[in-house]
Amino acid sequence: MIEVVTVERLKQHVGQTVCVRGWLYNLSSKGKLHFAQVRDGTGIVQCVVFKNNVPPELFEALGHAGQESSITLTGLLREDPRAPGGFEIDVTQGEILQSVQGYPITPKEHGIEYLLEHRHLWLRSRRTWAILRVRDAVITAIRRFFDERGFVCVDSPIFTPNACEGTSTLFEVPYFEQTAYLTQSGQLYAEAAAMALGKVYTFGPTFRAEKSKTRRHLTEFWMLEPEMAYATLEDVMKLAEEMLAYIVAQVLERRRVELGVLERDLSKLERIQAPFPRLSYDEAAKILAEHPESTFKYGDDFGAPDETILSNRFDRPVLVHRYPKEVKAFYMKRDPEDPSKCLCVDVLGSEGVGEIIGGSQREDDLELLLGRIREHQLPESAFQWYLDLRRYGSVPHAGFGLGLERTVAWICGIEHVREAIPFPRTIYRLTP
RNA sequence: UCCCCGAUAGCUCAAUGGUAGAGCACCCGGCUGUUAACCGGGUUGUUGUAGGUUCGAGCCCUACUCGGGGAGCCA
Repeated sequence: MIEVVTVERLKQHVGQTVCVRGWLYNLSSKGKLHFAQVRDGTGIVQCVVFKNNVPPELFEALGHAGQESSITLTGLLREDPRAPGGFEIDVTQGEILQSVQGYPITPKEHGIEYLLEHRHLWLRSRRTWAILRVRDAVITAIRRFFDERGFVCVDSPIFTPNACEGTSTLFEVPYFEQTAYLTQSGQLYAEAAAMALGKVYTFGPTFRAEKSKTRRHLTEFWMLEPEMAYATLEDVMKLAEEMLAYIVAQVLERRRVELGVLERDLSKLERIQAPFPRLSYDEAAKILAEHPESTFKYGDDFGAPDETILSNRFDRPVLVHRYPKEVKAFYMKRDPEDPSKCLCVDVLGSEGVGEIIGGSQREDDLELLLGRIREHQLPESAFQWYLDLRRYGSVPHAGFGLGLERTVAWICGIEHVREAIPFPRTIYRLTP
């Protein structure tokens, strides 16, 4: 009985006759010899097909099979230093399920517009394969991290009756007799869950109808939002840096091959160890004031170029805390030592990826929170359930939101977040 | 919403206002060690759309469409 083996497990089967099932990644023929690179989703293996070792129909058909033809090949697996990956299959039998002509994405160069138009096929490329496997490892690491620390995963709704923060533009959808919005954050719901379960996190898709056109923005992206009862800004900062260090360590352990495909500088990732550098807003403002290229004015939020200037000073993510209350959301608690500031933190990823985490201690006082809602002219009635959390057993609590695609882009060292999600949604792209 | 850039063969790109080209892909032939193989031969066009200037427009002008980069906003 010949065993079907995945490419990633081949090394356990050297010397055996094995069968690989996959797609033709590349074929180069040399007279009476074909080299077929076959990918099966777990990796790529070279299969050597000598004319004299296989049925003549198979040899002939393989010579005309184009890229991405679906094939199964069987033969003796042996180690060979000449083969990419170090193993190759000396084929004796095989089947071409479908012989393909004219696959749109060749191993040559393509423009980004063309690739995005063919994203459903672009997924098969080596580079996308590597990125999506890193993304998977990041997601798994996140769930492990929180599970090990006693957090409970609580899903927040996608349909919401109103804006969570009242700032971003939301997507409207008809909802029977009323209008609903696609969520821009699960945070308020996470706060409710934290009062019920202690330590929780939500992890799901998030939507912003902002007409952003940058390499850091998507209209649909995944956000992780942990929330802890009886917690402070300090607790959240510690959690954030420990989590990021854990994620990076897990990716380094489980996705070395993929990082190699992406030509990622591993030494940069190996430096990502807690604790991370911390700057107060005031300290960061001082740095920017002395920087010739910055147009920053004290009191403003940092622009994207400012964030790059700040993050370039460090070899790991930097935590910037205690921003002026004017530039931050209504639910953030004021710093008792300086009421002009919020107890909040942004984590800026290295290498220009921008803000990957935004978090804060939440305002837990009913009257202060109500005042904030009025100041921001938010619809008070819509927040009654949220205010209930301050009416019935209010406690200090804190949490943050992590942008998954920005984190993946940062770890992979890729330019644009649209490559860090299988099917990116941007202002001018809804397909495929 | 604002600023900048782009659109020519299936793909990536070239072409001083004067005959629309190359590489790759694809097809045929050759090759028992290729790594995006190589060698020889062959096929491939409503130059994004609509107007305008000109003897003549891929090239200049206007509008539009589609897309890309950035700002703002944010993760």
